[in-house]
Amino acid sequence: MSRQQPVPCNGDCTAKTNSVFRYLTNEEQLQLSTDKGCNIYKRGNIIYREGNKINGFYCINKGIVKIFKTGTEGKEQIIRFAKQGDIIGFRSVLNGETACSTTKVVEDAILCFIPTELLYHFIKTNSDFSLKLLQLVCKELGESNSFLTDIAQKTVRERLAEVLIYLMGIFGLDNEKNIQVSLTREELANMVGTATESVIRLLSEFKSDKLIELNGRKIKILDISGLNKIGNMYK
Amino acid sequence: MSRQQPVPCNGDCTAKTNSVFRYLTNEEQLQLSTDKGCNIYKRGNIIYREGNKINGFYCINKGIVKIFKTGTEGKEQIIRFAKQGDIIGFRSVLNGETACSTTKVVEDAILCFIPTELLYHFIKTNSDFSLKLLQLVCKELGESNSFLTDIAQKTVRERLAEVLIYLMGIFGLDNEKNIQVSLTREELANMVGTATESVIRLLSEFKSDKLIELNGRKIKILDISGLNKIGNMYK
DNA sequence: CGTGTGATTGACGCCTGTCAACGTCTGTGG
DNA sequence: CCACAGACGTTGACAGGCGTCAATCACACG
Repeated sequence: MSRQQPVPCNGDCTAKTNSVFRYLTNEEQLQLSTDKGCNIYKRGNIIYREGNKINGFYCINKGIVKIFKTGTEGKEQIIRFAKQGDIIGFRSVLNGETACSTTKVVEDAILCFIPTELLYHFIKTNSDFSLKLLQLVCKELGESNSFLTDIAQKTVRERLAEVLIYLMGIFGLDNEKNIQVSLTREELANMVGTATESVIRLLSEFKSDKLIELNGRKIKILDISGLNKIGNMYK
Repeated sequence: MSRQQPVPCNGDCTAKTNSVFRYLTNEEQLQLSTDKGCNIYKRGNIIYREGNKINGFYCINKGIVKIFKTGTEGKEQIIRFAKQGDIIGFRSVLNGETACSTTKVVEDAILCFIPTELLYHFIKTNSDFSLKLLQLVCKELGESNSFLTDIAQKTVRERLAEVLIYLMGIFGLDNEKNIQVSLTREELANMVGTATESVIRLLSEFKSDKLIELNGRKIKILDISGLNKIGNMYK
């Protein structure tokens, strides 16, 4: 399925300093380095699939992945994106359930795999780490609830503007103000929760309104406050 | 604002045995009993409001509350309901943020208030409790993500059927098969994420289709598998 | 008995999903 | 080097689900 290649993870693995693992003690970090595995994944690779039993979780060292659930008609609903320093799969691991979402590589990635037992060990012995992890999950829960409310109440137009702002916040802009991520129109639609055609039409409207510029999958942000206004980001 | 009345919380407070607090040691439970406060709230009372700074969280001893976010047009989006043994407000407390949702009493309730410091203390010293709390939050996160996907992809009709099943699961049926919770049509709509009128029309469709019976706010469930089918609950 | 809140019904129209056709680009194989 | 397939992007037509507005009814309460 996923044709990842094992790579030796050197001591500079960013998981240690950028992720929730920075709250581990030196000794624990050493243990982490020893026990974890590191793999390269290419765009399109699937890390794990909804329903899979996973016996560990992943920390993203490099690259971008999307986490989505598959709806009734087989349509993807993207829950979030994850990038360097983010962890994925911990929800299922902690609850001892099968994965409730699928994770797929959007931009070539290097992922560290951390076995379940190690996570439990850290939680048992390092309360500081537990707290930070708890806060991380709570943060995600808050975002999920906000997103839920938006999808339930905002129009597609508003949500698309919001998603552009969201993507800008996560991936940033390059020096030409392009959002630094390359997504298909379909992926955008699966994030917004709408049809691909609707995204295309609205994007070209935004373009006519001088809010953005389009060049293939590159989206250049011209008018942030305009997008914010359309997305009702103030309340 | 909320006209709650302080009540002495006797030793039988269900918070101890029904909630995540059952993973505390005897000693810690004693400490909990000493430090927590207990109040009675009436239907309509607001426990805390979006944007409030709360310096503790609540465990529901009795009654039902709804947790909702307020959308752009002031419309409520109900995130979940909480009943005996559930805890509310912990997300904001743990992240040290102001509340990101409002909590309002649906059925007269008794709530225990647990100060922030005590929660932190328990997390620091009791890793078993931490883990259970973590699992609780993860469970909620999973539910929120599922709900998100449903709202994004299912029709209002499907979602209403799903919500009825959800409410049945949480509150159960009385011996006449009525869902044991009394919600206004508007509250149902705010859960489904639609207009009140749509809920009314669809409910009467369900009634014509012999799936349910209506008697004021009482909803009698006649055909569970029919509702499951409409709600696409299998996949 | 007036007032207010909630429930219901009807009319109307727009947003948005679906279907279909076509254009564009890239990689592959002959 | 060209033909072709396949994935992706775009545009147009169309229908219908669902939100909005307005009027009316039902019921409880002071």
